[in-house]
Amino acid sequence: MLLIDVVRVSEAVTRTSARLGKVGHLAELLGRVGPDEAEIAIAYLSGELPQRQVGVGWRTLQEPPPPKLAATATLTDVDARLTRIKAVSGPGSQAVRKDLVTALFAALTSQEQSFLTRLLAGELRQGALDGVMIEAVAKSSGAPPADVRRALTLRGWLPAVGAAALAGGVEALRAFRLEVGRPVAPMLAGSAPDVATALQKVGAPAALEWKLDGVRVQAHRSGDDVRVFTRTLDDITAQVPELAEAVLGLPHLDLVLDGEVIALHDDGRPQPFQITGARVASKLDVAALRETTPLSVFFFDVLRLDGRDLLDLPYEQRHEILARAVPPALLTPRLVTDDAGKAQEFFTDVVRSGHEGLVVKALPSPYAAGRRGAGWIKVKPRHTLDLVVLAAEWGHGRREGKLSNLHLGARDPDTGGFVMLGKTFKGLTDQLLAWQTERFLELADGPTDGWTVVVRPELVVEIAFDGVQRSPRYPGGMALRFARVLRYRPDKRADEADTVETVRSLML
DNA sequence: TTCCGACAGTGGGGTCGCAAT
DNA sequence: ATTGCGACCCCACTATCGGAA
Repeated sequence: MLLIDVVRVSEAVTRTSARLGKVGHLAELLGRVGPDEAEIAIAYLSGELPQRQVGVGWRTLQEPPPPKLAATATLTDVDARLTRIKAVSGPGSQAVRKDLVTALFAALTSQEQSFLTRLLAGELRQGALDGVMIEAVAKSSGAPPADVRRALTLRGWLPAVGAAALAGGVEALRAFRLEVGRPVAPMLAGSAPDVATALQKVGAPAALEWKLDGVRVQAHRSGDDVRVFTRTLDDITAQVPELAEAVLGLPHLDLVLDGEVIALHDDGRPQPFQITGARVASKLDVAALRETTPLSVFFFDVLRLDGRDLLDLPYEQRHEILARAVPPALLTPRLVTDDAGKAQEFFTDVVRSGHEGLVVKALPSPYAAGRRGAGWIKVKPRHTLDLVVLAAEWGHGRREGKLSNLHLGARDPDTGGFVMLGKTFKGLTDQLLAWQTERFLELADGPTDGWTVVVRPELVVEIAFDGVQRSPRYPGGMALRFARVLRYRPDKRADEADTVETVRSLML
């Protein structure tokens, strides 16, 4: 199959707003792709690469060579070239990679170049990713969507699942099994503003578990072999030896556990996420790092034990099995209750102990991986500040032509100026985007690089955020974590905004 | 007919490893 | 030694579609 066939379908998908219409376009293409190219087509049309990543990003794709006029590239050819690009390494590799990318793009039409650029940059923007492709695979193969989804949970990679479905239908999908050593798509949590709302969503009684601000891990053990995977299914076994040792210390030779690793202080309080994140990301000198920054692990679920797959069991039963298989010190602190008061008290406790919040879990829910379903709901405390808009950046995609990303500042009473604490584009409705675009252009002040519009610091905006972290980037040495807009405060002047001192007092 | 769950899109701060400067 | 780049940890929120109620 030619790349242009895929590109044309992608363009049709982009033009179609209805999801069923998108599914129709995708399914039609899946109906005519050959078995040897099915995986590539499914990957490309769901925003993935068969290679997962190839070391080529947005920057490398600037200034493409002149396009060809005739589309001749096949999926197999493009895929083989990307495999070669991924394999390049060592001194001189950047130039070699750039040359290979240039040669690849020189063989493409401008339509194909545009598609591949967006695909490599991870910004397909056709309004269809995994969720829509699951439906398309189902439609084209004749298998129920639930079977496709189920196989994806177990296999963790839609192109492989889709290709199997197209070749072997529902039988092939039902042949997928949890395989120890190969990661399962992790179950994700929705969110709620408070514990009472979360309890209402999942039903009482419910389990409340501490939400630790670390890195999600899925640990697989087969005999003496342990593998550890992240939420995106990357293998981090080598970075977390403490975890492998903990799992090898358990009396079960065959198991799959779900949990969180986190760096703690000696008193058990959590280190800032930056510390845990840096520790887990470090591959060099892990032996020295584990002395200075040891990791602790806490499990909250079990997906397999001694030859038995447990995903379909109710959470309550899985947890009973977990609690028998794992010593209490390795279990995530937890409370089962139907009492809203006790639940609230548990939330207060976990926050006071320095942790992130709670995950509220429905007792009957199976391990429905990969969906932010209603089974698990996270609850975190929320801080707010009144900050001043210092500048705004032009948006992309559906925010094209709108000033979107806000630069936020706190008041500095010493200088009479403002100290930037980060940016946010979150929480804005279309109406608010339109209003602020107009307003900022009135307030525009100073030179613009065509990207950022600096404004007179007059507008006060109420910002919600999860915490204040150390920043090497911003002048105050601190930045807001997960900042989002709640509302503008027309009733407040800039000289009534919160101060850097107030922000600093929150950084602990 | 209205409601609500699932999905895609829009980007945020921080850190690491590697190659280039 | 520092910088640029790609990748990947953590993530919140809104708009939209279409099935459920």
